[in-house]
Amino acid sequence: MKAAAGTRKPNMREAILAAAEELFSTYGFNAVSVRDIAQAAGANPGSVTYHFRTKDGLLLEIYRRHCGPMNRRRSELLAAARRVRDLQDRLEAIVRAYVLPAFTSGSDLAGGGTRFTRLRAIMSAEGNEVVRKIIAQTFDDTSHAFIDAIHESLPHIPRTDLVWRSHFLLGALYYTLVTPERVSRLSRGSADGTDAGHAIEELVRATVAALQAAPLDEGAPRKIPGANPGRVVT
Amino acid sequence: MKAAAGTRKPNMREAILAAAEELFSTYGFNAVSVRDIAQAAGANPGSVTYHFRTKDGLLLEIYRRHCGPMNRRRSELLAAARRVRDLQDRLEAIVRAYVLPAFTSGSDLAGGGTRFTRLRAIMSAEGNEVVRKIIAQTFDDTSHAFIDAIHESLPHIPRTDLVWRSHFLLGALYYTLVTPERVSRLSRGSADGTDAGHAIEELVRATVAALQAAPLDEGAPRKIPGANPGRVVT
DNA sequence: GGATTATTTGGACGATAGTACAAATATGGT
DNA sequence: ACCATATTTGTACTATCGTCCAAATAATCC
Repeated sequence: MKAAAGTRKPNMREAILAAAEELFSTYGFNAVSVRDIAQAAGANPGSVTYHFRTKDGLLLEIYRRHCGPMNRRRSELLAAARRVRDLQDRLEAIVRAYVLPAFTSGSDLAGGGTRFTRLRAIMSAEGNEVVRKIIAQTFDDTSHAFIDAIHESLPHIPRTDLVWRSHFLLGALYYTLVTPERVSRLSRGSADGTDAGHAIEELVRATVAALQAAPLDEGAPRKIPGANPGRVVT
Repeated sequence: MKAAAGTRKPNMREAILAAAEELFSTYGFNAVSVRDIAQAAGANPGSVTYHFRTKDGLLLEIYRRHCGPMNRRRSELLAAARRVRDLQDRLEAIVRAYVLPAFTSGSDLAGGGTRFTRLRAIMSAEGNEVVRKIIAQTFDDTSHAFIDAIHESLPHIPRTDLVWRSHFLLGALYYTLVTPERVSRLSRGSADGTDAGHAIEELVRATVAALQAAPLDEGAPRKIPGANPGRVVT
């Protein structure tokens, strides 16, 4: 019944992983079915169950595939950034070391890092339980290391503020990758979403400025006449 | 068969809307079933179909409920912010006018605005088609108005950069509401997620600084010895 | 080349999804 | 009190979900 029986996929497992990664990062985990993935990979739904017992197991394997190389790349870039003499330049290098691996994964081909980061963004929004554990035990170490490095470059700013601003950086990064068309729609139809280089530079520039801002409690460096920084309405 | 037949919900439609809003904003649209919503609202699944023909219709009604008041509030605050004399203070007021209504909706009770913004964050990540149309035709006007106002306060910065930085603001705002526990976990277990006031102030401070940063093309105000702002690897 | 293992296949299972619909019940006007 | 309307209920329908399983097929090793 099959036409060319000899033309098998050399590694179906990889094809399934790639298809799942692409679909999950585009439509989210819950919106994609195992059958969707199998069809996109040219496989049988049963094959997915064979290689990765469950749908969660498939997601888990995707994370395992990327977390290692990405964090390794981040550590390398962070170590190099720490050696930069000028404090201002060092801060920028640190931020770049955090952002860059999110766009270019060391493992696979073009757009691999972007795709995985987009997946992480969607998963953090959907609040998947399987992912929460991986995030907590894998990325928090990296985040701490980066915040420590940032704090060394900006010793006069309380750590709490730096945590907030790093948090904002991650949110901005996620949102940029999740909505690739929004920026070009708001500005003008200049570049398509593949112009990751420009996005990175804009993000780095904005983040460095945000990190350097005066902390909240210091009343001195700003005047603040009318605006009261107190509690919100609630 | 029913115990107290007289104790009916005074307005079941509202109860369904509230339950759907809470569940959608917590678990995402796809992960929540109509039956889940009905059960949480103490209603029958058929009642959901009666009031809002489909699940999409229910989501649509939630957006209709909030978009009006929130954008109206934003316009009011923006108009007030435009009247601030000092350029620096005006910029901060503009950012605050954008952020504040995302935390406190004018329509319903405590956490209403936060809940709806969290919903918007999840929906933008999941890429729902119904929502995409509402966003495009409802929020882009508001976004344009804010960017125009920001551009008036920062005339020397190209509009493209301001668009990017406003984009980052929205991403940071979304991510902060989607992961309410992450910040307290990274810093220290100080305050629970309900401390929206502090989050707003941190976000405003960081955003104002980011908006004021020197644009990318100007090579003058920074030195940039080793870092090349060129294209990414790809 | 035959035996053993690894992989793929197609179909099936129970569970649950969104939605539809008729009957039952509550509500409001007169 | 009665009727018309609005709402709620219970159930049923079809589709699809994740997962499982035995048979078929490909790959590997002696």
